[in-house]
Amino acid sequence: MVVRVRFAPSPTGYLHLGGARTALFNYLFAKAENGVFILRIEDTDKERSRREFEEDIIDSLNWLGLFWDEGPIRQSERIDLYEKIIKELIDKDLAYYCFCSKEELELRKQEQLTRGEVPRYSGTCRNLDKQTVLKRKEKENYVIRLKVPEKIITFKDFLRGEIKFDFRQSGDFVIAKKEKEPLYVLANTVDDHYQGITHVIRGEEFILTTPKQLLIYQYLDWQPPIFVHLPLVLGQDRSKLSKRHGAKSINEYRQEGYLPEAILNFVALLGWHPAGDREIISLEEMIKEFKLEKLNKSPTIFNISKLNYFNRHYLKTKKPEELIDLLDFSTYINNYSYEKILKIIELGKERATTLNDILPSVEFFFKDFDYSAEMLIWKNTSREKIKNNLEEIKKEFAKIKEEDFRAEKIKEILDRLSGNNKGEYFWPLRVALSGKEASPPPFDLAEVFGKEKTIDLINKAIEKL
RNA sequence: GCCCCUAUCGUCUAAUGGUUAGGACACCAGCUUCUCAGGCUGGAAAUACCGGUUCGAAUCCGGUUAGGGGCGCCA
Repeated sequence: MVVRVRFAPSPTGYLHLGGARTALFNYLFAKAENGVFILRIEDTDKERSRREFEEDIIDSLNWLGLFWDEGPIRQSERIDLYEKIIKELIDKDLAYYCFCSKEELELRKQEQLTRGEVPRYSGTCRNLDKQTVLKRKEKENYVIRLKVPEKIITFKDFLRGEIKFDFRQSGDFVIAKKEKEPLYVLANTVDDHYQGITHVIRGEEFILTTPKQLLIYQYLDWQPPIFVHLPLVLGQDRSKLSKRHGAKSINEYRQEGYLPEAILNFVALLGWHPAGDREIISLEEMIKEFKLEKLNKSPTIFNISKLNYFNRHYLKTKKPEELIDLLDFSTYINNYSYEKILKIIELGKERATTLNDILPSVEFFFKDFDYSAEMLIWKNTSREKIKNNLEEIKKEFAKIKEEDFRAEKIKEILDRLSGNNKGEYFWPLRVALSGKEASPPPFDLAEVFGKEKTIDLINKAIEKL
């Protein structure tokens, strides 16, 4: 049997790290088993669903490279199917119309709570006769509830084994607001069945809705899929990652300069681990190694510093040619050649955590800068000495032919000039060329600036002293 | 309150009855070095607790505790 899995987000919020991880594990399992990965948009909640969120989810998935084989399938376009099933359930007397008002229900719930009982639907409308139902349907508001047996059922979760659930805890639950307004528990089940889903891989928050869905499978005489409940991803506050707790969207990470490889690698390690001690792993390698059995079952707290580490790593492996299109040069007007820009990116990326760090770290190439004379002084060296050294450097640079003005050559000269007192030469030159105390090596800066501009900047420094 | 799930360094995890309990991030120190970053070397750091099973338990069982999730006409 071919494996068919789905990622089924509801477009009521942006895709965040937790969602991306669920999508990734579904994707990996599908690819590892030569199966089919389906994207389903669960937009049955008309009030909360927004097209903007759907677009964000689709965008983010594409950006991450988690491509689906079928879909996106929108539940809002399959209402007729759910309606058919709802009616079938009612016809078979497995579901019924309920006319109890929300206020009434809330009141009863509070009563039960104060008595220390489990809040559950009491079954007021369970046995209304057909005539009454027809009459009340005309003018009263209603929902549709599934009849629940008074028994304990056990089901098997792939990772956790047997899980017990007592239906006496739940009471008859609502499966649809109206015939054309199904709820998650119904629409999700129907789709999983009709789309031939073999494995439901979803977050742990759904663990207790599984028995309810299993009941629907039973009533309809359908074969249920295998359920795999992933441990939750928790934020720093140890609660479930969600929009409310300020969980960042994948898109925000993207805007902050994170790479998809880094996010994927990071998120994969939240509850899963490849064989051996290695942790740097590409999507292709993950597919080769992915085993459902290797999934963890304990919740995981996500930590930004490891994401940063992965991002730094993947940034380093990228060539400047690949990076150039990912950078925003709009505020960095320049006249540099393509080759020089590549060199600038090369220098910037070594010190960057995200894409957004690259250009600001080398902004002196693009903007006029200033600094104090004191900054030019290396430790206890005298002003005179520094000034003299810069003059020396200038003199040597002047001798070099424009086309030989390369980092290696420049470094050679600086090494020769400075001998054992590197700081007395390298330091003031770096400050002269960058205006900063921390920067890439001065010989690299000089090469990018070119002979003329470099000498220009040295003169400016000498004037300060 | 009730139900469910989970429990190895601060964090992510490895070890599926026998290891000096391993790795990664973060942290600390040293080296490299003109600065920063990086790299290299080293360090500190964990089996929640109590019982039981067993020659032997992080691992199996029970309890306690802690954390999380659910108890929607949300998903």
